[in-house]
Amino acid sequence: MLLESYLEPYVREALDRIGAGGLVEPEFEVPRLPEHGDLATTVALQLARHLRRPPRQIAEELLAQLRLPGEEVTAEVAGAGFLNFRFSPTFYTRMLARIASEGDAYGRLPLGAGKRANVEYVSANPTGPLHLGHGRNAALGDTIANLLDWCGYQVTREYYFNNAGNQMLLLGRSVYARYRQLLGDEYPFPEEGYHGDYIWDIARLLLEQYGDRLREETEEHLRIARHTGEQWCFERIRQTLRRMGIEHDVYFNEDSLYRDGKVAAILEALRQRELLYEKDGALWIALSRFGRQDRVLVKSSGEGTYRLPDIAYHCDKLERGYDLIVDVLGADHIATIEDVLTAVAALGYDTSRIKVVLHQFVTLTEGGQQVKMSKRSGKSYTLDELLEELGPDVVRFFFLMRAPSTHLEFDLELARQQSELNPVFYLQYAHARICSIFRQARQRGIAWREDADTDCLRHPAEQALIRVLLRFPERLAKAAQLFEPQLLAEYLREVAQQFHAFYHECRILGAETEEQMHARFRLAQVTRTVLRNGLRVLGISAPERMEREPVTA
RNA sequence: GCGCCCGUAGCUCAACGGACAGAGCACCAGACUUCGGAUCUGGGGGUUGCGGGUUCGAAUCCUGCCGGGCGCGCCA
Repeated sequence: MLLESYLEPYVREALDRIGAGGLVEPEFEVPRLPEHGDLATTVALQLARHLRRPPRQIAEELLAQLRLPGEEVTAEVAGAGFLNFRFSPTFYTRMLARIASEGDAYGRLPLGAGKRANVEYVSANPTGPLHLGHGRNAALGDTIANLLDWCGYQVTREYYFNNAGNQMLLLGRSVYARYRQLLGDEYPFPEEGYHGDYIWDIARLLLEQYGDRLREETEEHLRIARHTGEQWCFERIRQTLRRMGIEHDVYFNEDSLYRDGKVAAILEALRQRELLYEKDGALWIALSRFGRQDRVLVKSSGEGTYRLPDIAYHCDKLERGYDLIVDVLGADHIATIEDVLTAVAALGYDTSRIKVVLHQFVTLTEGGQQVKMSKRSGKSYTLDELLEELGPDVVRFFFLMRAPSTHLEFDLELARQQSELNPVFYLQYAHARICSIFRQARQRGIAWREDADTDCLRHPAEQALIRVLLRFPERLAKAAQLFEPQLLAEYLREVAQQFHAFYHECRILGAETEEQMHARFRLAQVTRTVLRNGLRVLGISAPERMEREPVTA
């Protein structure tokens, strides 16, 4: 971003000079091969269409009209008509000094300054513990929120839940059944009830608090069972999320949409637009008018289907004035969210402010075999079990490693490795290593200078590292714009890689001159900042030292 | 049957429509008596599922097949 914005005006100027201004937007890319320079533009190739002339010829003309300042950057024509730019080593060392002066704020961007964003994620109903899919959703949503925060947005993290529907009634009945069974009664377990062991835990809690006073099956006693179950599940969910470093700002209760009359208002608005009709005693929404299927909004029993409050919820979020609304949802919501957004748009709202991030499912594997059940509990893996076994850093990183749109294979065996195989440690190790160098320096009584001249950093490894560090803001912005955290994870791997390579090539404490040592300190410091900031966005700790687990061979 | 996602090295995955399709793991061969070897350097490995199309250029866009996943309820 820094480098692109530096070159852009010059390229624009050259385009004007050859009479091609406004025909194409100058865009840049980082060539794969180093021989192709540091940055390249394909404007000439794109212009070939408009000007009906060979691209290479256009590139030559552009080059002739390019008025680059001084010798810090050079350009050449290559290949089919690429314009390749190369920055001088001095240019890079100066840029390093510039980003070093930004300190811990390096990477923060003003893209969303003054704007408000709402990110909704997890949103599991309080009927039981969180599972793997929730974990991916949680890690994604939280990281997207972090990304937007770093881009300058004022971010609200929101959790939408329903504690009023059938699911909750079933939870209450399941708990009550277990409670009665604990009392020794022959009490039937509800069909399709929740079979998890945690229901027993809640029942025991009920027994502790109420003794046998709930024995008589009444509405009130069932309500108590349900309420206790809800409280317990919600507390457990929040605890699990806290272990992952997640805390929401707003817990939005679906039921409040009914209480506040928002659902009724939506129905009225839909009716006015003649989008509702009755059939078989139910109230339908005519989505077929927008190329979709009609759906029931109010059942013949008088209850709303989940789509109804969902529509009201999205309208409510829009009315709260957010510039950007992000829904993080599992792949099973693909069809329904489209319905909801279609309805919201039909009501005249600007749904372009709503971005839906759909993520595919997670499969747990071990040694290439799919794992369905936890060995310990015999039930399907809960997020808690995963966190306990692997720790939050590994869990978050694995959930963030892949693009949301792809199926995620979570390799338990690899995740358990406390070794070089585990990609998380590769990043954390680079950070710990830098911290270790600074510890060493302190021990040896070396105080490094904040203002050291960086001009001597001419080694290829040093230059390569600087080049990577300069890309941080751009890569962060891209991850935020596309809602794809794995881009940042991949970038950090590149940073760590370049640093490790530099570390092997160039000694810091054993540098040839004082000047060189201090310059390398600055380089290491910026690297540490980038790693720390990047890991923070991913919600992963940046340890100052790492203890290797005792080898158990 | 319809909708969405995916198909790239032995495995897991990258690659704003750009130049010779790249990483990690696995496999093979190497590297500091000095800053942490959880590191680094090198090597072999590919008809990008298959066929058409769009264009200066396609793993990427369109289209038809094949294969896998997920949805398609007056459940959420």
